[in-house]
Formats: sequence, C-alpha cells, structure tokens
Amino acid sequence: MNQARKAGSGSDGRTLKMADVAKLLGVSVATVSRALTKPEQVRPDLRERVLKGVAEIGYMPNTAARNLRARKSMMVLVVVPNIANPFFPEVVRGIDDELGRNGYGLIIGNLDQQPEKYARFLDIVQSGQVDGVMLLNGHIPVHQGRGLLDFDVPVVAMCAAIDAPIPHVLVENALASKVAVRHLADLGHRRIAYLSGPAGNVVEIERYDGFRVGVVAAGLDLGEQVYWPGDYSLASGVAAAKRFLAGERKVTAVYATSDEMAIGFVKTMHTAGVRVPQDLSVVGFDGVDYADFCEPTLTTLVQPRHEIGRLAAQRLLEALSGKRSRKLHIERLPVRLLARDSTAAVRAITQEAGGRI
Amino acid sequence: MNQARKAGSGSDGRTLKMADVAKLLGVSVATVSRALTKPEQVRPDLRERVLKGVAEIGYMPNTAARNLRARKSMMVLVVVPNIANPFFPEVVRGIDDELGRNGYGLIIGNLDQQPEKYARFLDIVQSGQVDGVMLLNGHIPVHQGRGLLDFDVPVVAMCAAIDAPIPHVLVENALASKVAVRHLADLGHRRIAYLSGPAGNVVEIERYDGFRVGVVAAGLDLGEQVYWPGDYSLASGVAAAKRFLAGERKVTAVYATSDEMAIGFVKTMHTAGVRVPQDLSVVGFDGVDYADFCEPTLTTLVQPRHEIGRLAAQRLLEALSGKRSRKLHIERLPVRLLARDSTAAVRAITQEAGGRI
DNA sequence: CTGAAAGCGCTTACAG
DNA sequence: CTGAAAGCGCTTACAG
Repeated sequence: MNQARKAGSGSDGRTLKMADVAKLLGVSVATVSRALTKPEQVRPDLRERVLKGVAEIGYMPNTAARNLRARKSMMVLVVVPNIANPFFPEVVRGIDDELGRNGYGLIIGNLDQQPEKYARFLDIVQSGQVDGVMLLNGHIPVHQGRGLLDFDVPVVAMCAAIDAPIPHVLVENALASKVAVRHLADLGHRRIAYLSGPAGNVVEIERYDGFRVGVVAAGLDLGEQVYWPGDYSLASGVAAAKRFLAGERKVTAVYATSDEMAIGFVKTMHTAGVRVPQDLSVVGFDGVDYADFCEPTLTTLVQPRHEIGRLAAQRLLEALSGKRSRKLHIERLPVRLLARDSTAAVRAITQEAGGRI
Repeated sequence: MNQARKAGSGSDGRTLKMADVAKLLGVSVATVSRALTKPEQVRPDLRERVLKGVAEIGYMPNTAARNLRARKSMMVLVVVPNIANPFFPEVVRGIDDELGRNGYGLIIGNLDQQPEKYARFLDIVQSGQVDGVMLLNGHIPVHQGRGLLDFDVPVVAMCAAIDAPIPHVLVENALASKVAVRHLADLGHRRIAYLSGPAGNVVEIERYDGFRVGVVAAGLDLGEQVYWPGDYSLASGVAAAKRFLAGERKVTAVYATSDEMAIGFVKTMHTAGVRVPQDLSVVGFDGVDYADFCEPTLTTLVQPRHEIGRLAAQRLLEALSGKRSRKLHIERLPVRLLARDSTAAVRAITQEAGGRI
C-alpha cells in the first residue's frame, strides 16, 4: 500500500467526525468543538493540545452540521447584474477581501439580465444558505409575491441605489459630473453632449443633476448643452454615435456616463472618420481596465471599485453582528478624474489635426 | 398590523419547518419530503395536494439540514486563476448554465495569483461544502501536505491541462497555431515572432509545437522564425514590444498566444510609432471581448468559452452521478480564427503605409 | 473549565 | 404507497 492516506480520514477511509477526534484525544466532543469555535472557553493547555491534535489529524468540521446547529451559514449572497461587465469583478474582490478576513464566503448571483433568476436568489436566502445579501443590481429581488425584504437577513446596496431602507455605499455621482464638465470647460469646450444612463435610475439622476450644476458653475450656457439617452451599454454608445453622425454636429465634447458607452461611441466615430480627440473630446465613467487599452486611451472618472466593495462588506458585517439594523444610510466615496488621451483642448485640436503620428 | 407576513413563516414569525407543513397538510413529514425530492414515490393525487400546499405556504426546506442528512451539498467549487481576466467569466457562465439546470450551485474560488488560497479551497472541499471541483487554473490545489486528490470528490480540468488522471476539456491548441501561421503566411509573411505562454505550461507546449508544424506546413523557414518568451499577461506583451523595439526588427508579424499579450504589444508599438497592421501584423489568442474594442481590432483565435464551460460541467455531472471515475480523458474543442484589422498583407501594407484615415 | 445530552431540520431505511 | 423513527455531525444550554 503506497497510496497516501486520505487527509482527515480514518484507517477505514471514512471521513473523521468530531467524535472520532475527541476519542483519539481523550476529551469530550464539547471540548473539541469549543477549542475550535470558542477557544477562550477552554483552558490554555488543553486548548493547545486539542488544536495540535486536530491539526495533526487533519480534521475539518462538517459545514452542514455546523450550519444546521448554529443556525448560520457564514455565507453571503452577492447579486451582480452582469459578471461579464468588467466593472464588477474588482468590486467583488473588495467584498471578498473584507468578508473573507472575517470567515465569510461568497455566493455570487449573476443576474445576467434575467429577472427570473430572482426566484433562485430568494430560494437561496429562504433556505438559509446565506446570512446576508449584497445588492449591486439596483433592485430588491422580488418574485411572485415574495420579496427579499420579507426575510430576516441583513441587506446592503452598493454601486446602484435602491428605494428601500437599507445601508448604501455609493459614489459622489453629482460631484463627478461637475468634475467632468469642469475638465472639458477648462479645455475650452462650450457645448457638451451628456450621454445618459437608464432613465429613472437614481444614479443617472444624480449624474445628470451634477452635469447641469457643473455647466452653470463653469459658466457655460445650459441651453446649448445636449442630452442623449443611453443605458450604460456599449450598444447605446454605438447608437448615440450613429445619431450624432446623422444629425447636426453642434458639440465638441461628449460626457458618457459609462466607459462602455464611451468606447462604443469612440469606435463608431473612428469608423466614420471622426477623430477623437482631434475632432471631439470624450470623457467616460467607471475607470474599467480596458479604458486604458483602447485608442485613444479614455479620459474617465475612476470609481474606487475595490473600496466600494470593502466598505459595503464592512457595513454588512456590522449588520450581521447586530450593530446596525435595516435603515437607510447612504455613504459616498469620491470619484477621481483620470485625464488620458480622449480629451484635448478645443483650439489646439483643430490646428494639430492630423499632425500626430 | 399592515405589515406583510414574512414568506414561509408562521404567525409567530418563526420560519416554518417541514414538520409544520406536514401538520398543516395532515400528512407525515416523510410524505412532504418525498413529494419534494422523490415525487415519483408519492401517489399522484397526494403529491399534487402536498406540492400545492407547499407552494401556497411558501415553504422552502432548510439547506443545511438537507445537506447534512443527504450527505451532499449540490454545490461545486470552481477554481479560477483570476476572475478579473475577461477570459473567464464567459467560461463560468457556461458552467453555471449546465450546472444550474441540474440543480447545482457554484462557489467561485478566485485564486488571484495567491497560492495560499489553496488552503481555503481545500477546507471547502474537506468540510463537505461542495460535491465536486472544476479547475481552470492548471494546477491541483495543494497545501501543506494536503492535496485536492486526497479527497473523494470528482474533479475536472479545463482551459489548462493538469498532470493528473482526471477528465480534461481543452481546445485544439496545436491546430490553432497552425491556422494562425497559415493565415499570416497567406498574407505573405515569411518571418513570424512567436510570443509564448509560460514555459513548461502544457498548453503553451502544444501551441508552440503547432506553431513549428504550421511553419513547416506553410513552407516557411523554421530557422527564420523567432521565439519570444511571455506569460500570457499584458505586461509580458509590453516587455516583448520593448525588446523588439530595442533590437533588430526582422519579423513582419507576431503571433501572441493570448489577447492580453497582443494588446499590450500593440499598444506599446503604437506609442513608439510602429503601426499595426501597416508595419507589423499581430494575431492574438482567446477572443476576449475587448479584442474588438482596441485599435486596430485584433485578429484572434476565438476559444468557445461558453461551450468549454458547458462541456466540462457535463463531464463533472457524469462523475457526480457515478458514470465516470477519475481517469485521464482529454476532449478538445475547436478554435476559430477571427480575422480583423490587426493583420494585413505584407506588400500592400508597405505601399499603403500612412494611406489610411 | 469540562462533559453528557438534547436537538438543529431534514432524509431514508424499515415496517406496515 | 405511507408513516414512525433513527440519525446525519455538529453546538450549546445545562449540570457539575
């Protein structure tokens, strides 16, 4: 027999349970359990002996049994609108860092634009598989009369606001828009198109409001700015570009409220022979990685994605430990303008056109 | 009291358990359990009555209790090297589609280049939290003497080969390289640089082997081709570009074995004033989304990411149902060349240089 | 501080 | 086909 013994299993190959470990160490099951979960309740010398024995044996408690008895799962459900959107993974990493440090695991619920998935998320909550929920999707999961808030779990929202009395971690959307307008105005732009997010979306409302405030603050004429409808998607950026190309071209700059839209817009412009930033300056929003791969590299408003996740996870942990209940509590993180190559001064642009490369 | 009653809870607010439901419906707990998990064992009329009652009450069985008793979790661990790499989310979606259809959930283990995370993954397996494991990371998780294969769970590998007797779902790497070389040779390129993956990596070996076979098959001189070391990362593409710029420039085309490397390479070239495809053609590998956002859009070998995930999940399901045991079994999916703007004919290029835009 | 025992909420032989 | 009962592997009052 040169086959290695299975880790944490007896000579009969069966997985060891706590009773086996207790017998092996000559203590009670309760003592093993306490040494593992409430070490301060066991006398130091005994505790060390048990812990050392457990490590040597390679024992690991059964999660289902522990969860059943302790009535908690040490798992959190993270609802993401679309995991393929490059914005979210970094937020999830922030969540994972903070939650993992505290012993919690993640179940990622990828909504994938399929609202019928809400049913499964609610099942996960109702069946006790998670102790808390983090919503990045802007909505309370609801399905056939059942709603997430009907269950007794802590919930926090992030990235997108939700009309419910729960803690939120958002960014300074209005301020970010002001900064974008200021950046463009400083470059001499007087007429800017605002490429919007989905109508009715709270984040969108904040950004548009900030845009108008920024326009006034920069001394531009509100009546000369243009509003283009969009929905954050690449496709809506492409659509906006096509409408722009087909109509009068009064603006010299575009402020797109997502990088995806900005990139779809720029690509379509280039295909049509309109150059960015020579003919048109473009500002994006989010700071996704590929905003630095495209050409020109995209000037954008960088959201602190990791920090958003980390802070929201912290708020959930507070709720899990009973320190915080369900009530509206909005925190805002700052957004940073990262000026790259998609924005340039209005006049210099016209002169230098074609002078590059 | 206009507060809605909590779903699946009694008038006292306590969560309903199966015994409560059974009493409410006037049947035994066993019957409720069977109606839910083994409906064919219950007489149709009774079954319907129970199922209807369960739905009306809004009852959902406790997962921990079910897992403990049934000795399974209906969860699968998916080990991903780096979830922020845009290649993986689509593979994970393929897995999720197939596994979800069969009632399994996913725990995503993001390795994030931190091998110490293997310890946590092993804990997840050893504590019975998952029934199977899918490895996209090219390695068997090992930590301090414990190894994944020491546990009695089905394991399948995908995307990257692993030196262990388990099912694999890979792509036609060698063939893909041949196709890339053929594409470049058809455009008139005679000297190609091969930008490699990590040395020793089985997938890399296959791709390089296919490259050499393709060179010979296309009638090119093996001795005139160039090998550049890389590791699939954006940074290694940038590094290769810098070395290329600093040395003799003998090649007219580059075959990068990842899109990340290709994009890093092209960006660095452009910054230095070398144009793609006018001065140099570039082929990538993977078919990530942003290969279509960069400029020029990247000619690349598209991997069937969703299908890789789906097929591998299917193999795991077979193993979970006992139809398949742990043994080496490699399946290969085809890779498709998607010709875009980063490759062009050698002669036409030189003539047209600068003629664009 | 430690141990014996109850019990978390299910599933599944077993008996009828 | 249905039900009564054992038991999955832990944690946690409770007693000492």
